[in-house]
Amino acid sequence: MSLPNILLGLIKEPKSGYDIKQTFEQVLHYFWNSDLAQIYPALKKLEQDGLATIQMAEPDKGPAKKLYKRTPKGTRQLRAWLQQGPQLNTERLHYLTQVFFLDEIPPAERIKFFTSLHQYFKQQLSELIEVEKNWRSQDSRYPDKLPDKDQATQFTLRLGLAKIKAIIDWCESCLQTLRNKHQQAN
Amino acid sequence: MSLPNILLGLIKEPKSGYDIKQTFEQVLHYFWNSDLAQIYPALKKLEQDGLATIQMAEPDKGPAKKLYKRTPKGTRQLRAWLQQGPQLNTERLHYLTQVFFLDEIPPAERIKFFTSLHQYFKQQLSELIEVEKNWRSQDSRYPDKLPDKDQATQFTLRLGLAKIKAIIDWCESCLQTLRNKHQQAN
DNA sequence: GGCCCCATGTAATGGGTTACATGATTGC
DNA sequence: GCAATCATGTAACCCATTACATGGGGCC
Repeated sequence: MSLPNILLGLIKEPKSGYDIKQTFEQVLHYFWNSDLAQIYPALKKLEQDGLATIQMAEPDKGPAKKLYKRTPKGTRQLRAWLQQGPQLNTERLHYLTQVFFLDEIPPAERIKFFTSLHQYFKQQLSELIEVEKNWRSQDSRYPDKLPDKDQATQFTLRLGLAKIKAIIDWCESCLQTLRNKHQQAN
Repeated sequence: MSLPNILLGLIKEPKSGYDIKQTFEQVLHYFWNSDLAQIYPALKKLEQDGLATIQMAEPDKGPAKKLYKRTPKGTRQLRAWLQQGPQLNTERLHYLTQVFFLDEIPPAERIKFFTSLHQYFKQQLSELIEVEKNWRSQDSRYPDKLPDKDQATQFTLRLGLAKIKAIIDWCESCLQTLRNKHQQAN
């Protein structure tokens, strides 16, 4: 039930399906992603339900675009979603289920597994740190005096940073535990 | 692709679909859940693919049970899944997408939203702390000298605790920011 | 008698991914 | 000429949720 509401959130200003996909990849991809094959039909349905209107645009370069914009009814629907409180679905952490069965492979492989996890999240962290650095240098209001929309975005960034840091610490502590045991065995 | 492998992991010792559902709810539910309607067909398929065998059990009380146990081929498949490295799918955090659009509702409602989040994760944390406390008091080997299987389980518990603590801190810092702004406006 | 727990399943629906199909423009 | 990017879509498939269906046993 989230995708239609996310789309409504994004089309406060007119946007095409392609534009929306860009936004997913550049901004939201740490906690959400959707493919074009899912976005196009979902936008069509919003229009059919009277939650969005279409406006054609013929840019100087490139093919024609369908720009979707939310209607007042769409805005009401978006607010209702937010006002009904946080949607707390059980997350599916594939890699954690793997950790749960990690005793099924030899100790050296377990270390490899955690090293790989560690690398991945280190990379994610450095990306987020970069995002924050740029934002800070480009907007003097960062972090305490941002306008509401930016503040909401910043909240998501703050959680991303905190969670990834926690995961990295966890990787390191697990690696330490695994290495201690591995050496004792030799 | 994870569910079949998770089931293989769980049926090292013979288990019924119903038993597995219990395990999900009691142990794995912080990072995975599956319904019986998904488990039964998935187990059937494992048997058809030669990854598990069925053995009937007629307990003294209650109806007959189908006990599934993994075959050597099943074990190989499980190990292959673990050895191919961590499966890092983009998580879908519904509540974070809501935070991203939180400026669409009035400040008082935003505070309500975060308060509700805060409560939920406080509850989750106290459950996990309880789990850890019981484990510590019932096994003198906790936390450093656990056998491999328990160590793997403990790794997942450690991440759960660390992540939930990070989320709670984040909730509190966002609430602080929101309250400051809210008061200035009055 | 009614409710909850044990135990197994199917059917319908919804959400998400991958593959396929089309066509214009930009840059090398 | 070829690859990449812009732009829109459909079809097939897989995964997950909800609803439906059945039946025995224990407890109040």
